[in-house]
Amino acid sequence: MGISERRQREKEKRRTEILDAAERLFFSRNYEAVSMDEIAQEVELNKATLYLYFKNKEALYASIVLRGIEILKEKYSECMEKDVLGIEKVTLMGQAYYQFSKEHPDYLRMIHFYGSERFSKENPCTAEIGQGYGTCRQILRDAIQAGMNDGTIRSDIDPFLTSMYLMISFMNILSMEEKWKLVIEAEGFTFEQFTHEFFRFITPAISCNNQ
Amino acid sequence: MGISERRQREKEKRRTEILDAAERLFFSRNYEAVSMDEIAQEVELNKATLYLYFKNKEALYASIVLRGIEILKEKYSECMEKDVLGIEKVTLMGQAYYQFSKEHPDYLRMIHFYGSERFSKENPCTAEIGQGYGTCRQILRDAIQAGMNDGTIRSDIDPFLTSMYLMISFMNILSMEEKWKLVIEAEGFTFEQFTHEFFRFITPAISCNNQ
DNA sequence: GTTATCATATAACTATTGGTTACTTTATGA
DNA sequence: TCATAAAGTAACCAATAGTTATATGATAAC
Repeated sequence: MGISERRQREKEKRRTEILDAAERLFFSRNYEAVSMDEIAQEVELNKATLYLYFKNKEALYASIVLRGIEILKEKYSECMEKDVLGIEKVTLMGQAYYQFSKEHPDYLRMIHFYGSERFSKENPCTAEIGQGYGTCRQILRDAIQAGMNDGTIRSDIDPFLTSMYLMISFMNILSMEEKWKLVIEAEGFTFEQFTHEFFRFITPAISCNNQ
Repeated sequence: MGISERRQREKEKRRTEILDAAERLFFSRNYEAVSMDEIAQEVELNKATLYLYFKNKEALYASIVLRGIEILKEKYSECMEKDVLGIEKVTLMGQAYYQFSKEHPDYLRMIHFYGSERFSKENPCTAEIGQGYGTCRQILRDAIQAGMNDGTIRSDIDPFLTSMYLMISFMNILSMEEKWKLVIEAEGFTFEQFTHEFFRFITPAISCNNQ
């Protein structure tokens, strides 16, 4: 059955072409500023064709968001595999998030925006994205649990909750909107200082002080 | 000149009527789901009339956001006036934010969404909102500075940066999207536990441990 | 080799929206 | 009573997400 396989491959390839074209546009402009017609033009297809591959604009956007989440997941997994103390794993994951924000600022921006009220939870991709991002958070939670076990992380707060707090903090510190970055600069700080100092700020909220 | 004053009052009153109508709709549905035609219907005016009072939809939305920010500013000011130690002032402001999120969840939601990339920084209201929210943050920073002076808050991180970290954290913990709240509930926590534990989580990041 | 079938692709369309314009109504002030 | 300016409106425009009826072209069956 080589033929139907080839067709499957070609369909997948076309889907990827659409995603690539849409990604280029969504990376350069925000969601509302990119139209389906434009994306169709970019990939040299008719707009209606896009709807054969994606349910709607949200779903197309979400599929690109998923690409970003996969990359983050990969980074988190690598941190978890390191043979170090729990607190260090958490630190590594913080650094991984930072690194991700440097290497893929547009993916981060898109993930962040997808979390906003703009996107309905009815969208079928929302579950998948929630699950993907959730996987990252679970890896972080496991690291926190490991840290509690080896005594490097305070154990008076539930590891799930702690992982939520950290994920939300990382996300919102690192994916800060351009317009608010100006506030930081107006106070004489670079964005690098802003993020770097954050990690120093948050550390006592995690680490164990018993001894 | 009583007549022109009356006209001014009437114009202001109409503006308020429009804002009230728009608020009712924006409180019940999200930004994209509310149309200018609907708002016009709600306030029993022609759509074009709205544009006599507000530059565009963004500006109308922003004016409602400003209402919310004023309330928050008021709460923060009250906290600052209390004659307590710096760390307690900060705690009070955290509680004030929490209280605000309980009393005005829709204002909080709107403020939060206004911070997203959906809204251009070109909008004239963005500056005003930034300034208003900035005022809240400055009050918090002053409280942090007071805490550093009286030795209750760690002084190895810049008070401006600390105030930024806290404001961002408060905002994003408290204005969590419904779809992500489900994750918390799925783990067996209520949203109240989630927020309450956050304050316990973050405290060591602020307080001084020198003695 | 011809024809039926099915997936892929498209041109043309619809409905809705934010925003504008040209015109009308209404109140004021001389 | 009439000119003027403000407030309000109906009708319109342009752009956009999404749909439909139709065409194309490769494959499988005869």
